[in-house]
Amino acid sequence: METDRYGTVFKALSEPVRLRLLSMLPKRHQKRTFCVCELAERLAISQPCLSHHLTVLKTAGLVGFEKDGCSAFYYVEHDRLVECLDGFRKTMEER
Amino acid sequence: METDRYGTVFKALSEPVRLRLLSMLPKRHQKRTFCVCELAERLAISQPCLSHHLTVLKTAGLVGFEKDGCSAFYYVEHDRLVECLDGFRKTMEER
DNA sequence: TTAGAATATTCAAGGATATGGATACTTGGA
DNA sequence: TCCAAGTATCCATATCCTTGAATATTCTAA
Repeated sequence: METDRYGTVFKALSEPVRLRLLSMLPKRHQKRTFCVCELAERLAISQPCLSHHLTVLKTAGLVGFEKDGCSAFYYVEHDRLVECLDGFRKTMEER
Repeated sequence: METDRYGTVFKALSEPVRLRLLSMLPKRHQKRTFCVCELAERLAISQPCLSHHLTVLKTAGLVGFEKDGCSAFYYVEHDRLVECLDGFRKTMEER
């Protein structure tokens, strides 16, 4: 099924915390904003919980990260996000 | 939060069965295709289960329906779908 | 108004997921 | 090499979601 390809992405986007998280991340190559521990603080969730959500987004291909020393800085894979949203829209269009 | 508005929609789209279901529905004003019981048969799920999924999609504003006698014919609220996908993309763009 | 067909709702069970504590891992500095 | 900071993983728990059986509701026809 053509639509199956989008299940993982929409599941990743289906959690309010993850949407808020995404909105706090810069795009790739943009200026770094918050490291993981700062994000956890601002979202008021534990660090393991945030790490879990980041993994879900990473598995869906929606975020990437670079490490700088001990810290990790995540960013939105914006191209991938747009590709998925537009791809699904087209799938639903051409029917 | 701006992104909160999309949680319900993405949650509705996060289930593979619902994506397959959406892909089987016509747009509003298009020719009717399958009634609920035919959809249940083709998706190989029980009628109550399908009814639940249709309710989820309806609550998210992604489908509507018309009744014809005892039967119900669901359709995709395509404008709403596009509005959500594009709206979220713009939200993620303008940051 | 009664019977039957189509759909929606209720309810319970099982599975999936979010959450946080404890802990392991990784990195840089002393 | 040892310690501390930052992050990921493991594990247990609570909650949410999917599913289908039983039942209610709605509608049509006789």
